[in-house]
Amino acid sequence: MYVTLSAENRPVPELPQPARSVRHAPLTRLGTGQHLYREGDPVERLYQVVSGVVRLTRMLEDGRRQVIAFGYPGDIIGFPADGCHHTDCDALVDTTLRSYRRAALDHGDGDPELHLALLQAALREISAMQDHVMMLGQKSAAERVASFLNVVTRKYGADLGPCRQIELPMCRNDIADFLGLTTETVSRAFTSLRKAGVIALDGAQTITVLEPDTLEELALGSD
Amino acid sequence: MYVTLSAENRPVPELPQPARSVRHAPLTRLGTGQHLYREGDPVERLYQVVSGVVRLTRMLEDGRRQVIAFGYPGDIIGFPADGCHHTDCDALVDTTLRSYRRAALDHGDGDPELHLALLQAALREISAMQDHVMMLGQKSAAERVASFLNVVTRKYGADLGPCRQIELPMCRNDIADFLGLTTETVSRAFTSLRKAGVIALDGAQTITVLEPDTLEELALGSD
DNA sequence: CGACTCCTTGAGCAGCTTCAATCGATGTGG
DNA sequence: CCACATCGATTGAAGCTGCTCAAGGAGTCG
Repeated sequence: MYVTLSAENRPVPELPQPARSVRHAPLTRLGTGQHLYREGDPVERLYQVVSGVVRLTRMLEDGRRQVIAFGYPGDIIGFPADGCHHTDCDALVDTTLRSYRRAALDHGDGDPELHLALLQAALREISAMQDHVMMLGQKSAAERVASFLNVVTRKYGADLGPCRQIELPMCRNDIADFLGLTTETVSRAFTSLRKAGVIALDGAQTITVLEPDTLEELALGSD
Repeated sequence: MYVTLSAENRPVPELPQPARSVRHAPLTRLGTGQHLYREGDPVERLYQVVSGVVRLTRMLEDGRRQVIAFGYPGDIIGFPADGCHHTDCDALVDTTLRSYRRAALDHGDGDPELHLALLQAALREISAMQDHVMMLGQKSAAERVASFLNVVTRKYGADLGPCRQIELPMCRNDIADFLGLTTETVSRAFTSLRKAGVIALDGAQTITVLEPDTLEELALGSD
C-alpha cells in the first residue's frame, strides 16, 4: 500500500488489465510470515499482489526497521535497482501473487502491453515514495496516523454508507515503523481519534471511520 | 542528489553513456531560481542534469515544504506519474540539462539503449526514495545531517587526500526541508560536527570533511 | 555604508519517546 | 470449563530531542 498524501486526487489504481500473456503468468502463494525475497537478493521476477497483503521493510545495522510499504492487491512489487532487491518482503496474511519475468520490465519480453503496465507501476511507485517522504518529513504524529487511516480505508475499506470499515492486517508496530513513530504514539493517536468520535475500534484490527471527512482534514493538517 | 543510506555500497553513478541518438538531445539552460516545471504540469520531456544543481520540492496546502531531492549532474529528473509532474523543479545555480522526449521512456522511441537507460534511472530513483524514507523515518537529526554530508561529499566532493571538500549550492533551509528538520537544528548539527573536528567550515557553503570515516560512522548511527 | 539575507546561538517549550505497568484477547493444559 | 500463560495494545509518567521564538553575527550587494 502506498499511503499517499494525495490519495484523494487519484482514482483507486485498479488492477492493470492483464495483458494477453499475463494469463500464463504463474501464481505464487505465501503463507503468513513467509518471505518472498530479502534485501540483496537478485531480482528474477516482479510480483503483483493478487490477494492478501505483504510488507516491504528495510533494516539498519542496529536493528532499526522501516516499513517502506504495504503491498495490497493490485500493487506491483519487487522492482530491481542495480539488479537486486533493496527491501525484504514478507506476507502479513496468506497471500497470492502473480509473477512476471524481470525481462518483461527490462525490454518487454515480447509483450509491449505488459512492459508498459510495469513501467507505469514503477513510475507510480516513485511518486508514492515521494508522498511518503513528504509525510515523514513534514507531518506530525497525529497527521501521519490520520493519513494512514484515511488512505487505507478509502482505497481498501468497505463502504458502509456514511462510514468506511476495514480490517487491518498489520499490527501497531508495523504501522509505527511505517510512519516513523513508536507503537505507543500510534496507539495514542488511535485512542485520540476514537475519543473524538472520528473512528471506532472493534478489537485492535477492525477500524470503522465514522467521519471520513474529518479524518481527511486531520490527514491534510488543515488547522 | 539522492542522499542514500547505502551510498557507500555503490559506485558513483556515472553519466549514463549517451546513446547514439542522445547527441541530438537538445540542451536546456536554467538560470538560478528559474523553474523547469511545476507540480501538476504535464510531462513532455525528461531531463538529465549536465551541469549545475536543481531542487525538487513539494508543498502542502499550509505552506510546509519538503525537498524531495537535489538533482546533480548525471541525475535524471522529471519522471511522470499518471502523466504529470508531482514536484516543482527549480535551479539552485545556473544549470544545463539535456532533455529527452517522454516517448523515449514510454516505448523507446526508436532508441532501445536510451529507453533502458531511462528505465534504470527510474528504478534507481525508487531505491533512492526508499533510502530517503528510511532516513526520515528512523534517523536522528545528527544522523540525518551526517548522512547528507557524507553522501554529498563522497559523490560530488573534491578529493583532498585524507579530506574531502565541497561547495554546497543549497542553503541551510533547503537542507532542513530535505532532512525533515528546521534550519536551526541543521545549523546546530553543523556546529557540533565542526566542534568535534569532523568537518571544517569556510563560510557557510564550503565544507571540508576532515574525518570522512567518522562522518560515515555518525551517518550510519553506529554508537 | 547600510540594508538585506542567511547563518548561528540561546532559552524555553512541546511533542514524541522511553520505560513501565495494566488491560484484553487468544490459546493451552489441567 | 476454567485457570493461566502469552502476546499485542493501551495507558501513564518522566525525560529528551528537536522546535519555536528571539536576538545577534556574518557575508553580500546596492
